[in-house]
Amino acid sequence: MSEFRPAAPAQAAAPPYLATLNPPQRAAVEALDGPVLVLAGAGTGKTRVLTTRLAHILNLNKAWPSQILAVTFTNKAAREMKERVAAIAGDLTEALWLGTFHALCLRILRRHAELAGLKSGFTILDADDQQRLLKQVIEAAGLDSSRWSARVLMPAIQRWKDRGLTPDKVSAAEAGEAAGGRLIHLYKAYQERLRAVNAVDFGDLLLLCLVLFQQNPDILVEYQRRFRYILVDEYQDTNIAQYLWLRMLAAGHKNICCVGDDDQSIYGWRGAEVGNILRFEQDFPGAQIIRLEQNYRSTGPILAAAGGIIAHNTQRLGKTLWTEAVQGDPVTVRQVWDGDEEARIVGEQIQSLAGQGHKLNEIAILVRAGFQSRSFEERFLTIGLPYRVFGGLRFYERLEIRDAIAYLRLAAQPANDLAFERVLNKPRRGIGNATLLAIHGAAREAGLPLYAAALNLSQSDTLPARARNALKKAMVDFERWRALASAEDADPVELTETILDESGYTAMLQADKAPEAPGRLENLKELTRALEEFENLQGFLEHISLVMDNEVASSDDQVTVMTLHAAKGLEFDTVFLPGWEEGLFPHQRALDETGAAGLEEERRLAYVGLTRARQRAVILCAANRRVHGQWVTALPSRFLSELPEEHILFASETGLLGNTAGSTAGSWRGSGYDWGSGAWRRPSAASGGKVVDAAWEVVQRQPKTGTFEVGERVFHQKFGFGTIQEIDANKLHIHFEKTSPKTVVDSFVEKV
DNA sequence: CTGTTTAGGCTTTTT
DNA sequence: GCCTAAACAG
Repeated sequence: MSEFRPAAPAQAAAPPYLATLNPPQRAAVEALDGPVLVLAGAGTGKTRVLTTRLAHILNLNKAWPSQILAVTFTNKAAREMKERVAAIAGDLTEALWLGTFHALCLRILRRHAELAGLKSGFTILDADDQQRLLKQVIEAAGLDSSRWSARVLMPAIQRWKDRGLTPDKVSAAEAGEAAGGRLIHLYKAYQERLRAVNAVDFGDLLLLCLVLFQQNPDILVEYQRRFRYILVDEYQDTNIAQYLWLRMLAAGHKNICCVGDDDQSIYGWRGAEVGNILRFEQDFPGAQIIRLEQNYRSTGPILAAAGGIIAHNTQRLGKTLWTEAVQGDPVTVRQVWDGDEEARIVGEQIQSLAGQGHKLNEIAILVRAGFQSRSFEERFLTIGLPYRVFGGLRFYERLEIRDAIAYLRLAAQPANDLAFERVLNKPRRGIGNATLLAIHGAAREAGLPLYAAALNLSQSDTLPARARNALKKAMVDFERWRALASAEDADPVELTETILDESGYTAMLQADKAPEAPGRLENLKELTRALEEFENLQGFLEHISLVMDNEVASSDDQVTVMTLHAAKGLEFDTVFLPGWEEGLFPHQRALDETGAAGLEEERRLAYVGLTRARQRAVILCAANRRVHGQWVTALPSRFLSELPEEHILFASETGLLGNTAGSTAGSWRGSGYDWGSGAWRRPSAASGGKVVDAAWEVVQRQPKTGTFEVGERVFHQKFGFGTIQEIDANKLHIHFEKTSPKTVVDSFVEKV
């Protein structure tokens, strides 16, 4: 590492990129020395500050790019930052240590693999592999894997890792409690198993890096000297291990700048520790705290609503967002009868907005839980509204993609036991459990990976003839692909196509009559397309183990449906927030499992949701909802009562609330709902008192009754679009487009 | 070794 | 109510 020498004294004129910043933003960019915490509220230009700060350091020649560490949580954020810094500071960015915590730790671990107890070329397991491995460990320990499921135990182990705890560091008291003392042994065995297959999981990337630093002070010092400036994005989402890692690295120059928003910490359940940001001043003595409070995104009423809710939290540093765009429509709160009606009303409002020229791309529905998106999907399908649902399986998590990758992994790394097990009998080759067990036995005995053991077995006569032949045939194929993969000029695309073809995997899908089979084939084609961008197989495999993102850039104009968690960092003109009911939001499990802290996190989630909206926010709550197949009466969310009334417009479907009020009167007060009269209180005349903005008038579909004709296209609220087949007085026989033909009374049908 | 039945479970998921 | 994963029968 070459010692850095400052260039000539900085010139007097401020660079142009500083001039466009507001005073706190500029302060955050220019406070280069010592620890700095930038508390950046939603929509206050956080990313701008981060990237400008980075560019500023480079511009002032304060450090070489290779002496700057910039950490993000997602690959997307890392990519964006890189692009934006490059736009200001040019192509100096290549040498930056800019990436996710995991990618940076991996980079360090690859350099010092041996010291970290790993062999070079170690692999990274994804969530699914982790669980399979733990399951094996549980069974190997003689435990019943249905009673002690990997699904339940894996997160608990992960939480230990998130706290930087190796098995020997877990306190005796805690170890004794978890799963009746069993978990700590499983954790230990799991770690041993990982090392045995030369693999790490995501948590290990940080944990092993921490241990590396702790056990090798000389290496730590090398990195401390190297990183003159450290920048951290989304600091409120760091876990303990990440905090310890940062603290160690920053101990040298102490120039650490963390940007975050305690009010947007919504990943506590995954090990993120709000305490990290709350404690910043104690952790980094002499720290400056800079607040960014001017919001450039949302209208006054939206900020007031979000601020009103978040003010109910006690564990926060405190910020008050303000905006110059004070004027705006009030935030609407609307109670509906049930989930179907909720979807119907949102659909109508979206159509109304679209009719006024609003882009569907600028409209989002943000749900608390994935299952909620279903009713919206069904409704939008019925009325023919273009939408896309985010979430669900990501590309690299799809079954067929994981299978294909396992084949590729196996070709590149024959010692990869997990990949071997995954594809050994897929497609079916007549190698069943009995044969697999024999391979396991042989591997254990000889101390070999499964692949090598299987190769030996296939050449010996220990197996029954049928199994031996099946295995022999498979191994011949595997060996051939392996040779192909290790060839100097191996083309990854060609290799993939060869394997998928020769293994019979493609044929298996082609023969599959399941409705999703064609889609799977299409996904495999997509995989080969993705492969084209890589020079070699190694590079591709390395890439996918860390980059699991699922960016589907669509140019179509579509409404977005996603979870509140997935929406963090995004913004839309219009945001619909359905399902604000006790038990769903705040979610019952959050309350049950983490009590007051859980409630505060749910509240932050509400804050995140509202602050996604630029112009309009509509909150909905249903009086009845089906939960696990059963109808339950739902109470309006307590968050509704925390909204500042003067900025809110309450509306309810007439008469609906009377039905639920009796059982719940008095339990929920202070909101716009008047339990006595069973009606929502009209907003005070001062503000939202006037009638809803025209944009918000729900389109009342006037049933145009009377003269229907056979062959006419009509719309039915429940069944969607259809064509009249026959008219029988006031009864119409209709062929519906999305459902079976039905006979309905004409007053339920509208002309289109 | 495979296809079918049944029991459990069910919030969020950047890497 | 619906999906997944393990148990079971063929």
